[in-house]
Amino acid sequence: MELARKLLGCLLIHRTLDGAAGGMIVEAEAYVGAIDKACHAYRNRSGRTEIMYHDGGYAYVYLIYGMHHCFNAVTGPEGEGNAVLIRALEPVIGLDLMQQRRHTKTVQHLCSGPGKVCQALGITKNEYGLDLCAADSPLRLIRYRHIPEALIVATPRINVAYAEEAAAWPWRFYVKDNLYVSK
DNA sequence: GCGGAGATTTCC
DNA sequence: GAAATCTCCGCG
Repeated sequence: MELARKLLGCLLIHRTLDGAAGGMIVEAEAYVGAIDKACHAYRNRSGRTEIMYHDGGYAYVYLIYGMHHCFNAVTGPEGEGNAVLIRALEPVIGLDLMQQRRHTKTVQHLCSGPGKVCQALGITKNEYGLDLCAADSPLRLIRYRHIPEALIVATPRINVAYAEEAAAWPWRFYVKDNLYVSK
């Protein structure tokens, strides 16, 4: 939660053979393995979720609904199963490349959703477990801009109605009035 | 080896 | 508002 808030304003960059693409994080959701029924790591340590139990700074990527990838930043500490889902970016780098990948020219729609972010940046499960802080990593998180507390809005998370009491927890954070936040 | 679940997107 | 569509996990 604290970390999800801090991630707003950071830059997420993916370098590939086609070039670099990335943007500033404007929307994120926190997931806590220990108590959160919406979290994949909630009483479910195995295969896909293993990386979430590691210390922070790694990428957790998974495929959902057979067609879309979602990107998460593991926040640690080790053994907890915590992660932050990146839901939206404000495009900054590699606009052409992202437009090509997303098959749209509308910059506003390039990264306004978890699946779109991965498609625009070319993130797949091949990027699972990458170190987000290492200087030589193709996928990196970089401090970019500080978002004033007054501009951060907290709401319940999206599409987790099944999580019972956890569904109402205000763990979705986004930048107020930013055009690139998902609806 | 099989069946179901799933943090979405897009188009009618 | 519904359909599209696939991988991983759990169980037999």
